[in-house]
Amino acid sequence: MAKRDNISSSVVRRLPRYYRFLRELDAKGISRVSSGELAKRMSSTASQVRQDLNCFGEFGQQGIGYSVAQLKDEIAGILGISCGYPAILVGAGNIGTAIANQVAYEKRCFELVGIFDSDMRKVGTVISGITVSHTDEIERFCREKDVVTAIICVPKGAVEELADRLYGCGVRSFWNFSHFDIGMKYDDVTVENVHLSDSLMQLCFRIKRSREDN
Amino acid sequence: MAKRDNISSSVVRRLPRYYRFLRELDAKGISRVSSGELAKRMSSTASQVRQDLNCFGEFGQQGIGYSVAQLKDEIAGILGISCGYPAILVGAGNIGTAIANQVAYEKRCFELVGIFDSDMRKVGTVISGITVSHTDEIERFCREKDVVTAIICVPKGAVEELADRLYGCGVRSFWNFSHFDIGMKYDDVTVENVHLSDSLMQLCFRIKRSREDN
DNA sequence: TAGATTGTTAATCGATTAACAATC
DNA sequence: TAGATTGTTAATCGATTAACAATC
Repeated sequence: MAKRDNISSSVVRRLPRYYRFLRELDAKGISRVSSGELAKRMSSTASQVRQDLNCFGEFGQQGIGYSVAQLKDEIAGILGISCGYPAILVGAGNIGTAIANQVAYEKRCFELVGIFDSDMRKVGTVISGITVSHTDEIERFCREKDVVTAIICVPKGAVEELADRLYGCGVRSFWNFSHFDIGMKYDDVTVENVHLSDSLMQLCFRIKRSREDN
Repeated sequence: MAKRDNISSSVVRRLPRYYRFLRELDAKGISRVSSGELAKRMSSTASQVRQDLNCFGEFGQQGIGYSVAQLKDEIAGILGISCGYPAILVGAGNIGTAIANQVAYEKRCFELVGIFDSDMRKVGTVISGITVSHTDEIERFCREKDVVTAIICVPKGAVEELADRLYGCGVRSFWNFSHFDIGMKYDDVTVENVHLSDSLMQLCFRIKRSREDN
């Protein structure tokens, strides 16, 4: 993890995929892998793989390839997978519940420490071991725990005010499932938007195009 | 919608965002917009916006700008938003339920016509107006309806076999929420992968990096 | 030694940005 | 007419690919 400086967003997008594939290989008991094999799996080129990895250091052995276990751990380190940043989730609807379970299950990058909803019927219910609190509690909660990340699963209309409140509590990173684009407003926040409807529209477009081509 | 030829994947990724923003402007009753204003909202440049739109046609008026309503409709047409491709969803767990509701609610690109699960306890329950069927019914169902797209919300281990079955039924496009990479196997399928854990890892990486920079 | 494969530099390709004539 | 803003071509920038010496 030596080099760094300016890592392009395309490399960042590929890192988790490298990690996933290496974990799979590791689980299968495969101990060595070449840039060519990695490339094949990534629908990429050997050059690309070597270039990507060289952003962070020299992990391979000339003539031999890469050690699967070592490279996996290196990339885990680069991604910061064991950081366990304290995170809260706001909005315990369908998506919120699904995501809460996912995050609690992964347990790597983030530790889910609280779930909030403005609906009193949700307050008190338990999702993946965590009792849902009312959104009024957010400020107090964030002051107590050192919440780093907020997972936003509330309807679009409620997001802007919520984001402002969370920002006020010191939260500077967001995993955003709403249609509202957080991060336009503040320039010191890290936002990962998951716009499912964008994804759906892209699929729609690509289906349409593939049908036109025939 | 005249020009076309080779549209880059970066343009495709931006199209839904243009659409979302135009819909917002339209809802606000704003009738004209310039490439500069669009760019600001897209965190992009006026050049980029004009270049993007010119892949598909000439939608603006020199000296004036673009008509919001017209451009919105043009992009809707380009994306194929009103196609309503018949889609089924497989895997009625947390994420499946959330996605089913989302798709049923949007009702634009796809029309959800069936939901399937292998768990008998789920079979017979109703999700957003659709009764869940057993996965054994998939083949018969696909033969009857002309299912275009399958939304995959089953655990990783079950995906490969499922994808093969669906491919056998003529399904050639997938919205994939599992960790398994569909599409490595067949080259005539359109796959939109939503790898939530990749998204999470990217966020983790970017948080880590922003903290190191301080 | 011969074969394989890395790290790294150079070449190519594509995407973004700048510039500007056309025109409302 | 002057100002604004498009469509489009040219210039720049960055990302991908190719090439090759180093070395296991």
